[in-house]
Amino acid sequence: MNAVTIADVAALAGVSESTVSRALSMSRPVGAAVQNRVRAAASELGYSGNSIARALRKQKTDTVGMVVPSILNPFFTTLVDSMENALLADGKQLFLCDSRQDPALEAHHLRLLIERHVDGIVISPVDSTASTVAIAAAARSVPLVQLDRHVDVENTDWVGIDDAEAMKLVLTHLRSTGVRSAAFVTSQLTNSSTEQRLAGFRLHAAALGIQVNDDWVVLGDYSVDSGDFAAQRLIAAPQRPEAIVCADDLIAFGVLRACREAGLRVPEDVQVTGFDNIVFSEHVTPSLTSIDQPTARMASETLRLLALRTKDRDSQGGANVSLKPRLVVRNSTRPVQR
Amino acid sequence: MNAVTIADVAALAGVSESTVSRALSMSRPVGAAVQNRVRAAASELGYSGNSIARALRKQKTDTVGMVVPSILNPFFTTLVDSMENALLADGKQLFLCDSRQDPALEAHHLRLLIERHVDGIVISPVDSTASTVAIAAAARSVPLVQLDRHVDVENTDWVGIDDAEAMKLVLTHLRSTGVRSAAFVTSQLTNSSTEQRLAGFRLHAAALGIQVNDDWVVLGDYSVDSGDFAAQRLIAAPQRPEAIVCADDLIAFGVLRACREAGLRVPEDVQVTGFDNIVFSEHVTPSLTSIDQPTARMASETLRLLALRTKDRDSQGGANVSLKPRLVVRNSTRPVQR
DNA sequence: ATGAAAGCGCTAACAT
DNA sequence: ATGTTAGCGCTTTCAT
Repeated sequence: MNAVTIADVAALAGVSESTVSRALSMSRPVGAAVQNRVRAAASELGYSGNSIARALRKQKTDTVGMVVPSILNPFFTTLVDSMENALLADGKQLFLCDSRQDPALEAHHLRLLIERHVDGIVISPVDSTASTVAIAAAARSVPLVQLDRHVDVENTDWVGIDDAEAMKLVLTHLRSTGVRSAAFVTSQLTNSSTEQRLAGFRLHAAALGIQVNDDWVVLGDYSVDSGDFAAQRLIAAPQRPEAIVCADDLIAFGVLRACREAGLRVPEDVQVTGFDNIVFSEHVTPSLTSIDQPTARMASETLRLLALRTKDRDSQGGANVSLKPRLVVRNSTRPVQR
Repeated sequence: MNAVTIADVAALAGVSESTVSRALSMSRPVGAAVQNRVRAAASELGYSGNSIARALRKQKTDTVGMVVPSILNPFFTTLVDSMENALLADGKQLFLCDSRQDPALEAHHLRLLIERHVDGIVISPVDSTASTVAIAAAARSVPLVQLDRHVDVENTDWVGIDDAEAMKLVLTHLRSTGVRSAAFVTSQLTNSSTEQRLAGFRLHAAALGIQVNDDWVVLGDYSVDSGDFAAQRLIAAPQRPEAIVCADDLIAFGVLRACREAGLRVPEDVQVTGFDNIVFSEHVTPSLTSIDQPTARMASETLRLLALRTKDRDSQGGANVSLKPRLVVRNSTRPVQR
């Protein structure tokens, strides 16, 4: 067991506890000789500090809580990875919480994080409405920034991409390949990203003169099977869209599968696009045209905002950092016409 | 800000701090009337406790640290998910650390976790040799169990699957489809799982009379591209194995891609198997025959061992919990011959 | 059943 | 530059 405390080090080095604290944290100048003796004593005893005691005293834990709808979704995995990496540089550590698409569990996690006195919370809310109360409550106790998805709550910042702009990139690309009609497959409209992607799709399809039939917007969930199912319906219908635009890559994978099984060639017979550019999108066949989210940048912006809020707890009003998405063209869409 | 302390609640309820503590934690009987007054006062003030102070006093943080080689690998994502879920039931929270395949970073994370006084550490070591020192040091301060991969260190438990048994399942299945020769594509032999899978492959191939040429064991890394590259070599060689057995699903995806591009049909021309049964293995084409690891069970066993060690810190010698793997047969292998 | 007091390990005022 | 003291918020003896 590691029962070595600062008192042990102080005793061995023949100085006071404060001096040990100062020498080790370099929070104040300490005599060179003493410095060395303390260092030696600490390493001899294998002293490693106690962040719990330090946290209690300094009212700062050097931890951040992150709450995501599902770590199993590769997009959120990437986001978690980026956050963990960004935190590393700050010497902070990450409490990972998975809300499993459940607003009640999400609220529970938020409560626990508050009790743990994390220095900040990063959350991608499960539901536009059901998540608001718990998030508002949490934001009252600690700096909180919403990442990717967000709900309408005062006193929180948001970091994400411009979803409408992303749909514009997708549709402009499709239009340039000659597409005149397109369907949209997405999840239920229970969160902000989903809503804005659909709105963006509608807006830019209209602007570009791309036809969208009423029953060409299909709502399921963010999963391969859901995309497969939706595509089967679209394929079976009397008129088929020239392109199927998907709200995330998982859905797109399902669409690709349905097309393959229906004997439709992608992109010759129908073009398909995804969203998020998860790792596998370059490994499926055909490789998937998708929207890349700058997750590393998103993570660093998130930490920047968290730090800002920590410094100035009373700064009102949320900052919204909307980053530019990037279109990654692969083989599920046709070459641009000239 | 949440500056409500137990003293505030005590004052409002007109009792001592001790009584509030007892009433709220029910650690000792408390008069019914007092109980109610305390409850009321606490909720009126929005008191939510301070786990830092509690941890300092109780010498117990209700946190567990988990260190994985890469959260971006879907298998470890699943493992993290299972752990987070199992922890939830115990009211504990998870510090997630990604060692990014780097033993030095892994050691750094372990040090931080020790300082944080986590109640236990769960780790999948990066490297058979380079990881040992840091793990041994950590295991001296806190209960530690190795999950999936492991290194040879005293005083640690291990939970994983029987890798050799898994290879037996794979090869027995392949043999029953008529396979007479097989290659093995894996990563460099820098960790226990990888070593044991190869050993199991060799052992059972020999036992079943499956031919394995010297240059049919290819060492790369756990990635799609590495599998692709290895398969290209195998395909180009004068004699081609009837089956390509892969040490994980990512490698297998790469092998499938290489086969497709070489015009080889799977499973007609060559059979392919994966390992880990990650979610995508059922969504690729052809769907992948793989080995399923019981991650939920692995997580609960891990927590059980951690709890055991916590109770009895001096229990020597490691427990090894080796769970049975399960073969999931899909379309990348042929039907069994009769 | 309740209260008073001590103390977990650390850092920051306040001395000197 | 170093030591002394107090106290972060809580739980737990030890009293009563």
